[in-house]
Amino acid sequence: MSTASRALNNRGDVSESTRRRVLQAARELDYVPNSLARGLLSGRTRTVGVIVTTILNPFYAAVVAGIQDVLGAKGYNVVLYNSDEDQRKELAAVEALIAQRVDGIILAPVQKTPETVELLVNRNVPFVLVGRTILGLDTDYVVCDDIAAGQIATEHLIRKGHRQIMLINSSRNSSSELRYQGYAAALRANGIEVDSRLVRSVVLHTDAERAVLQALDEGIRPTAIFCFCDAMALGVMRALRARGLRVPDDVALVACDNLDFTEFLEPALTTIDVPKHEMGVKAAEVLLSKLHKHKKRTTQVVLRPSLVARAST
Amino acid sequence: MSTASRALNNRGDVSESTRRRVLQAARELDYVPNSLARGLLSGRTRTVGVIVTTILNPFYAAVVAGIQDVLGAKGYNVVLYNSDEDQRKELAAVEALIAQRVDGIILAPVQKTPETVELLVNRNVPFVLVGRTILGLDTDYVVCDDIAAGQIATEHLIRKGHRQIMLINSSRNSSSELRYQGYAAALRANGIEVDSRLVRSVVLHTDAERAVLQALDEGIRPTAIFCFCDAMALGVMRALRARGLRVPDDVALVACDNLDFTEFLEPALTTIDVPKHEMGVKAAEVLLSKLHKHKKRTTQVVLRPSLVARAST
DNA sequence: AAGCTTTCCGGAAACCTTTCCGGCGATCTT
DNA sequence: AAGATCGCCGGAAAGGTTTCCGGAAAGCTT
Repeated sequence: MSTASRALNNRGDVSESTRRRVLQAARELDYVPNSLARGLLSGRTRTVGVIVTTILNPFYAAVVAGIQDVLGAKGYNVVLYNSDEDQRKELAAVEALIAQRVDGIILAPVQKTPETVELLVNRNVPFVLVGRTILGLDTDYVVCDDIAAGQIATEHLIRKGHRQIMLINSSRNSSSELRYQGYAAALRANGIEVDSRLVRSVVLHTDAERAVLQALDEGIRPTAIFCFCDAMALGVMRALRARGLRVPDDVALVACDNLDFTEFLEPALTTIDVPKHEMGVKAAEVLLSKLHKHKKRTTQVVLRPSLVARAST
Repeated sequence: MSTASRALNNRGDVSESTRRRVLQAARELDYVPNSLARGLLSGRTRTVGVIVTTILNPFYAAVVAGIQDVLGAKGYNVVLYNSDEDQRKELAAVEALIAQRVDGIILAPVQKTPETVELLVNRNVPFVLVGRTILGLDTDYVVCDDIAAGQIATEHLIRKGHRQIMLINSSRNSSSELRYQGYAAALRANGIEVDSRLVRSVVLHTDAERAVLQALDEGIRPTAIFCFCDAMALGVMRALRARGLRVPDDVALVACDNLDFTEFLEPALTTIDVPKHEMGVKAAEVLLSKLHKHKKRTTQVVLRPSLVARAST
């Protein structure tokens, strides 16, 4: 057994002739080493758990693709879980991953409480947050500079001459809070007051349409709208059409994420490109460096968003 | 050790008082059972491998979500691989999954050769194909009725009075071949000849735009287009706009898949709804029944597509 | 009171792999 | 030629869990 093991793993202490005999026998028997036994012995499984809110969101699909590109190339397996923004599901996923003895976890955390992250810290499981952070916790993370995203979008609109700029935001998570800050900062830097009636938060993406209709029907007349994400922009565009407002002539529109379909909308949507794939890549790289170099200090990666100007502004 | 095991698994042969003591100790020690050891002993890992071409395609994202909904509820883990339409990557993924001793595999196979599927058969790994089949192989699979999809789309256009109906198809895979058959069958059933100049196949989704431009510039003037999938329809719409043709007034357009964004396009896209999520659900259910009931006979599930009529026709 | 049943517990093996270490024969050194 | 070195091989343990089985103690039967 030990000789066979050495032969199969090129460990030396095996004569060339026996090595060949072992390899031949392995082929004949369709031998595939058992990762479970290997993992049990070594304590390492070459498996990483990934938890996102839902893979149905193309944003996270891109992040996961980036993660897989890096980890797959290094021979790591990816176990995928969806939290559906549900704290309990997230916790259950982490427990399952710990039971599986994954080497590490990449997590887009649900925002309510830091419970899950604390569990990871307590159990000493290497992990990296992606896309979202838990405020006030010193962890590894990879995010986009959401303040900059808000600023870039808002400044773009201001440069186009707009001063009545509505913000359709997502309900509070780390990104939406920061994008609001960027929005507000850009307004103030240009001598424009933040008008709270122009700022709306919605829980579900599908509520964006209703929020805009409601605002318009209250008599509010923005000349431009900055919208938290592309998915919400679809509803915003529909609401504007429903009230006979043309984009960009009557209302300019800029969103965020730069999902694939935005380019093909009519009018093509101006949006802030968030480097989704790269966020996945970086998160995987940070995790790998934790796994291999046993780094103790935490790493924070903040990626720059960029404006993609199209016809909607 | 054995008493503790029985206590933790509610196996009986443990007095109530010791059971409580064991559970208490487990809590104090943050005990989490080791799935590797368990799997090594039992030969079952409660893990299923899923291989799709790419999770970036929202179609497969929906399928994967359906799979996870079912398997997650039964306490199964999902290990995800992307093949990127690459035969070798697909094969490598299967080998890795076998090494991990997954209980089963759900696979949207790359089309070139049946090599991967034969490997699964030889190794006696339970598996279910989803979305695509390997012609001439008796396997479990879950697909949409692609002939019906082609028929429904084409008949819809015919009922709207169209006779010059162009087909922008994907290059050969099991779905595109069948959708073509449905298209041709619907035409013939209505006394219309299949005009081969009206049928174009493209390899990449992004080539659809070019194919339409080329056809138009050849002087071909369809009054309607049936397009293999929603993603390609984006390019088709852009090509039509570029040549000053309005949808649906000059050219009607119907696509296939019913991805989320189609509803929000201008004009909203008529498309054939393919029950993506349900395909994942069914595939997971078929696999589970193979795992638990040791069924020998294969199961084929063919789901019905349905027309979603919107403004583009 | 002797024998039986019942309840509960713990020892041991097995799952598959890798690594450490000792051993054996052959070759080299002086 | 005796001792040291080298190349190669195989035994044994370990990793964490579950299951089978035997045993001890207590309760029951007649």
